[in-house]
Amino acid sequence: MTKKKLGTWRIDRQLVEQISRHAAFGRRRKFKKNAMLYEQGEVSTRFYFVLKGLVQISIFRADGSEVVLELMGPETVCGEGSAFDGLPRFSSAAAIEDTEAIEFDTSKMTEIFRAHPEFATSLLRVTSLKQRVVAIRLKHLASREPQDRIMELLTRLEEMFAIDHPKGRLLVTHVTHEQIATMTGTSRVTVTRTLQRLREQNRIDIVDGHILLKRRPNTS
Amino acid sequence: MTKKKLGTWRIDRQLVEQISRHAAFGRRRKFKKNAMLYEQGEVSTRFYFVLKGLVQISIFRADGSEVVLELMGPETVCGEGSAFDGLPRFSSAAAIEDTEAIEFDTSKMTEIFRAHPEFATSLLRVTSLKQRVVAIRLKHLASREPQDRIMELLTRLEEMFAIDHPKGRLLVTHVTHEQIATMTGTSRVTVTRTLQRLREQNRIDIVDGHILLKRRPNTS
DNA sequence: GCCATCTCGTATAGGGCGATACAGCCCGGA
DNA sequence: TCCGGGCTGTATCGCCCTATACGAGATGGC
Repeated sequence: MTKKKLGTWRIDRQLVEQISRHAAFGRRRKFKKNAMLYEQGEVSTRFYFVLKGLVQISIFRADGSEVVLELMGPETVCGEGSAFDGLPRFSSAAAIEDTEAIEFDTSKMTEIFRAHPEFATSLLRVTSLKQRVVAIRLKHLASREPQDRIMELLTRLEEMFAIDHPKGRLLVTHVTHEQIATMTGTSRVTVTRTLQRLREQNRIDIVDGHILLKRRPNTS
Repeated sequence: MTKKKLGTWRIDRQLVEQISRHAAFGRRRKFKKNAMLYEQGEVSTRFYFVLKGLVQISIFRADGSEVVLELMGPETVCGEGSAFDGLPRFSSAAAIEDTEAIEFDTSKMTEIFRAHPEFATSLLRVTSLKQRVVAIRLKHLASREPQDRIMELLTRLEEMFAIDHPKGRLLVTHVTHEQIATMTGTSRVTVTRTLQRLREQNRIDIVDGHILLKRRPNTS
């Protein structure tokens, strides 16, 4: 179990198959590490189904600071929001590893939907799932408590990237305190302190550099 | 200019027409004030296009506290997220005024899309727009500064519900400090103080109980 | 007209977070 | 092997937010 980098997002197998089945409507593209899939502000009808690699989705504030929304690994969809509503991209997507993806274009989609309505349903499921994840993040970010914000991230990572462990669930994703800080809108120091506190509260543990979420008798 | 209650959300005319055109696939329903359109946790394939009234969308935290996501007025869509992804509702929707809406059911949607692919495209635009709004809210909620959080809400309200005024834009929506507090995740006192500070900074003004966003020479 | 309720303004005390700085650790490269 | 950089753990300090409380003004019911 090396420190493999994974994303922060996953969709279920059935949905992945549905989308893969319609891959012929898009074209395969490769992105070198540090290349941009798309940039905040541009208008585009393209969206991506990631096959390999890792893509970081972030929003840049007016003052230049960055809010990392997600890390999208294989078998995830990104960029579909702005591709469908036709407004400027609200986020940027950068390949942080060499990445392969299928690029779809929404401009011909209506006609494709006529012959393949199930593809429309699949895409609606994708956008709905994203809406859900973002709304739930909102619920927790609405709290000003760093502990809430951080536990939300950890729980989300657990659902997607944890493996069973005698004491609970072990996150195979490796994230630094710094990354947690930018994803939760707190400072790096506070992340360190909060994780420390969670350890004292016996809610988490650190095993070989990975975070272990302990089985909790009382629900959070 | 009475204190008319309006929502916090609006979609463009073209999209409204597109959806109205397919109203026959749903059925008209009425909800009395305080009735629930749907409740957090339930599984349902129904979603709503509000025609009249006002619906409050909120998420309840484990400790019982409420985060108000949106106030949906006429010509808005709600509930489509959980209706399409098939997972339990992550939010509740309560009519806070007598409300009329068209209730759609996603279970037969794939077949409808075959004959009306443009309806699928419209719905994708709706979900995409929602994703956008929530993501942008996330960007601001990621900040712990109350001023960021509150200005974000005001700016959003401005785009949707402001009228021109010699000095800037006047919000016709009336919101109490308390409501702003629950929507931005701060305390009522802080809202009062922050609005005070914004007034001193000459960024806003209060006119007849309504908030006026002053024309700003330098963009925020 | 009177009182209850809601909203807004303001004060105080306490705590926790941000900024900053620094030390120890691990790991990879020269 | 040694060095440098990134990551983690702490410490200090100042500031601002939360909780709480109270009063004034507006509003609405009776």
